[in-house]
Amino acid sequence: MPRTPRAALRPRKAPSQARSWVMVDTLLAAATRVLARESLAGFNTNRVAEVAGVSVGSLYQYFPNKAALVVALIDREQAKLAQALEEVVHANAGHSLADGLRALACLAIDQQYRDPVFAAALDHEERRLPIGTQLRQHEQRLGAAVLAFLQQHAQELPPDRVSPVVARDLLLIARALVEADAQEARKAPPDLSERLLRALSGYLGVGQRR
Amino acid sequence: MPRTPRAALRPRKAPSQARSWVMVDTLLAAATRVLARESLAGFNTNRVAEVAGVSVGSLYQYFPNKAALVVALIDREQAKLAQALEEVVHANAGHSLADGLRALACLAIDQQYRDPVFAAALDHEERRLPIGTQLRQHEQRLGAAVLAFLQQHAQELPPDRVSPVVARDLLLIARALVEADAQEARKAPPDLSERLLRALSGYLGVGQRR
Amino acid sequence: MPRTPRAALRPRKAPSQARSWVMVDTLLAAATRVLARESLAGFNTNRVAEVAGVSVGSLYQYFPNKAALVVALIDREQAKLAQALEEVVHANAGHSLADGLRALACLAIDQQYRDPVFAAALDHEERRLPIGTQLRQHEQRLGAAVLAFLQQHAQELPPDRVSPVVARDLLLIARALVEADAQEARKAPPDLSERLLRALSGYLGVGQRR
Amino acid sequence: MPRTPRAALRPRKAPSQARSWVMVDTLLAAATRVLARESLAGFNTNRVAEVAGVSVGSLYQYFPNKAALVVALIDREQAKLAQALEEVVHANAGHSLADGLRALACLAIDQQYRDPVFAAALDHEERRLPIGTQLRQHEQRLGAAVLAFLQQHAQELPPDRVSPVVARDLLLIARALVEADAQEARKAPPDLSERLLRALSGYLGVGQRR
DNA sequence: GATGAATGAGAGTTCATTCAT
DNA sequence: GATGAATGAACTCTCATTCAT
Repeated sequence: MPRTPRAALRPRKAPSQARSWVMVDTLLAAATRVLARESLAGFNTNRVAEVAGVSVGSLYQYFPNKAALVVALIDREQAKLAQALEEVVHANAGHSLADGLRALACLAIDQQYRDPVFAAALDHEERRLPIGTQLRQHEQRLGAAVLAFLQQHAQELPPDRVSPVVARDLLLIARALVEADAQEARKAPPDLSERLLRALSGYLGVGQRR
Repeated sequence: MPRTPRAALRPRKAPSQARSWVMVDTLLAAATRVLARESLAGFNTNRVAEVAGVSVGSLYQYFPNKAALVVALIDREQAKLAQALEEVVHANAGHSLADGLRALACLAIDQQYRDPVFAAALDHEERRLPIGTQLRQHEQRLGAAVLAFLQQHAQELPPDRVSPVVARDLLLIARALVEADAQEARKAPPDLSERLLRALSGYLGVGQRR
Repeated sequence: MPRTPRAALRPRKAPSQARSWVMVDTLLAAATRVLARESLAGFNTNRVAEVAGVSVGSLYQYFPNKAALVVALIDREQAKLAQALEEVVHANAGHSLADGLRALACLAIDQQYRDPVFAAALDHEERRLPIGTQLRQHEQRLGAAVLAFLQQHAQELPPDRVSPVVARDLLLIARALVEADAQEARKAPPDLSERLLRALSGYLGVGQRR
Repeated sequence: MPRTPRAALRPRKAPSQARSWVMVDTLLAAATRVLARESLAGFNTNRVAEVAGVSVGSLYQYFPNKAALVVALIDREQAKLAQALEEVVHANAGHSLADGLRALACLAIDQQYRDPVFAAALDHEERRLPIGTQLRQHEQRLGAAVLAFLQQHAQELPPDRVSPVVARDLLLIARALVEADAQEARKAPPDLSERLLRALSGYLGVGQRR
C-alpha cells in the first residue's frame, strides 16, 4: 500500500442506488472474510474482488484505492462497536457501577473473540493509517459513550476520573488485554473477564483494596 | 513477506566467529535505521543491505529470510528492554513500591519515545509474527523481571497480584497507554506518567481510594 | 487504444435527427475541453462522457470506439481550419502576395496559440492515426486552399512553386515552426511571425535576397 | 505512463561494469525493435524486457520507470544524430554553402528513412516529455552544429541568418518535411531532397530567385 | 435510445530471493 | 565467504467497452 493522499481514503461515491449498497456490502463482506481467513498476508484487492465474486474494476468503482477499502472496513467495524457500546451504556443506566463495568468488559471480550484474526488485523491497519481521518471520529464516539457511562456514576468516582482522557485510557487498556489473550487461544481464558475488570476498576480508583 | 515456515525464523547460524557477529550487528543496526527513518514502507532487504554497506547476498548468509531479520531485530530490542527492566528492578530493590512503579513507568515511556516510529513498527511486526517463536522467551523474561518486582513487594500487595499473568498484564497496559500517546505527538504529554502510574497501581489494587 | 480496424474509425452513423447532432456536438465539445484541460493523460471515454453530462453508453452510440472520437475531433478541427483558410484566401484575393502570406502566417499562429495544449494533443493523435482515413480529405482541402492562393499569385512565383506538393510543404513548415514555439511559452515570441514569413516566402523563392 | 517527477527521468545508475553496459544496450536495442515493429501501441516495459530476453526486474534495475527508458532511447538517438551532424559539418568545412546544405539534407533524410516508424515514435514521445530535461542539451548540441555550419558561411548569408534561432528553425523545417514524407511511403520520393533544399536555402535567403 | 454499473485484460512497478562469479 | 545482477511472481490500479435495465 503506497503512500496515499489523505483525501483519497474515503469511498469513491456515496452509492445512492440500492444495487450500489449491495455491491459495497458484498465487497466489505468479502474483505472481512479474506482478512479473517488469510490475515493481512493474503489481503489484496484482486483476492477481495474474487472472493466477492466481482471484478477488480468494480472494487475500484467504489473504493479509490486499497487503503480506502481498509478504512471503510475499520469504519464500519468501529461504528458497530460504538453502537453496541452506546446500547450497553444505555441499558445499564440504572444499574451499579460494578455491573456497568462488567457489561463493558463482556462487550470488549465478545467483540474481539468473535473473530480474533479479523479483529487483530483491523487493529493493526488502523494504527498504520494516517491520523486525522474520519476514523478518529469513531474513536471520539467510542470515547463519548464511555465518558457518558462515567458521568452516570460521577458521584462514585474520584472527580478526575470523569474525563475524555480517562475514557480513552479505559478503551486502550481493554483492547490491549483482550487482544493479547485472543491471540493465544480461540476461547477466552476464564480469568480474562476478572482481570479486565480489575484493570478497569483499578484505573478508576474503585478497586477493592486489601 | 510470504508465508514462512516457522522453523525458518531463526538466524541461519549462530555465527561463531567475531567477524560474523560484527556482520549481524551491522545488519541489525542498518535495519533499525531503515525502520526508524522510512517506517515499514521503505523496509526491504535490499535497502537494509544497502544501508549496512553490504550486499544482499550477505544478508541472506545470516538471515534465511526477511522475517528472520525482523525477528532478530525484535529479539534484540526485547533483550535490551529486558535487561533495562531487570536493572531497574534490581536498583529499586530497597525502595518503596510506589517508587518502583514510578521507575517502571519511566522506563516504559523512555523506551517508546526514544524512537516512536521504530518502536511502533517493531510492535506492529511483532504482532504479525507467528506465535511460538523464541520471541516468547523474551516476553517470559520481561514477565519474570516484573514478577520479581512484584515479589519484592509481596506483602504490600493482594496475594493474587503476585503472579506471571499479572506481570504480563502490567506490561500490556503500559505498552498500550504509552504507544497510543506516542503515536499522537513527538513528546510525551505531561500527564502520561501520572495516568500510567494510576493504571498500574490501580490494577495492583494499591491505588489511593477516594 | 488497441489496434483498431480501419473501417471502425468513422462515426457509427450519420445522425439524421437534429437531436443526434446535438449529442455529437456536446460530446466533441466535452472532448475538446478534456483535452485542453488535462491533456492526453486525462483523456478517456468515461471522462469525456462525464464532462459532456452524458453516459458512456451514449458516447458509444455515436462513436464505435475511442479512436473514432479522436478522429471526429481532428476532423472537425481541420474542417474549421480549412474554412478559416479558405476565407483568408478569399479575403486576400486582390491583395499582394506578401500581404497574403502575412495573413496565412497569422492564421497559423492564432490557430496554435488559441489553445496550445489542445492543438498539440490533436497533432499528436493525428500522427498516431493510421493513414488513409478521411482525415486526408481535409488535408487535401487545406492543401487546395493554399494552392488556390498560390495560383492567385502564379505570375509572381516561379512556375514550379504552384503545385499541391508545394502547398502541403508550406503547411508543414508553418505547423512545425509554430508548434515548436507554442510548446515553450504561452505567448508567441515577437519574432515568430517574422521567421515564419521568412520560411514561407523563402520556400516560395520570393524572399528578399541579400 | 503516469506523471513522473522530473528527476526520475535519468537512468538509475551509470553502469560501471562491462556487464551493465551490455544490459543497457540490450534493453535499448529491444526497445528500439519494439518501437519499430509495434509502434507506441505495443511498447510496454514487459514487452521490452521480453524482447530483450530479460526479466522486467532487470529493466527496472537500470531505468527507474518507463519514461526513463524512453528518454534514454531518445537521448541516444539524438546523440547519434548530433555526432553525425557534427561530422558532416566538419567534413564540409571547405566546401560551398550549397554543398553543405545538400549534405545536411541527405543526413536528415537518411536519418528518418532508416526506420520511419521508430523515428516517428521517438519524435512523438520527445514532444510529450517535460521540457528542461537533458534532452534539451542534445537539441542545443544539434543547434550548435548547425550554427557552426552557418558561421562557416557567414559571408554568404544575410547577417541575421547566423543565429541559434535560425539553426533551430532549419532543424524543425527539415524534420517536418522529411517526417511527413516518411510516413507515407517506405522510400523517399525523388523530389524530397530538392524540396528540402529549397526550404532550407529559402529560409536562409540564398534561394535562386526567379 | 439512454444509462452507468460491471467487466477484465493489461500496464507499471516492487522486492524477496537466488546463484554465477 | 562475499557480491550484486538477475529473476519473476505478485500487486495495485486504469480504462475501453458491453449489456441488462
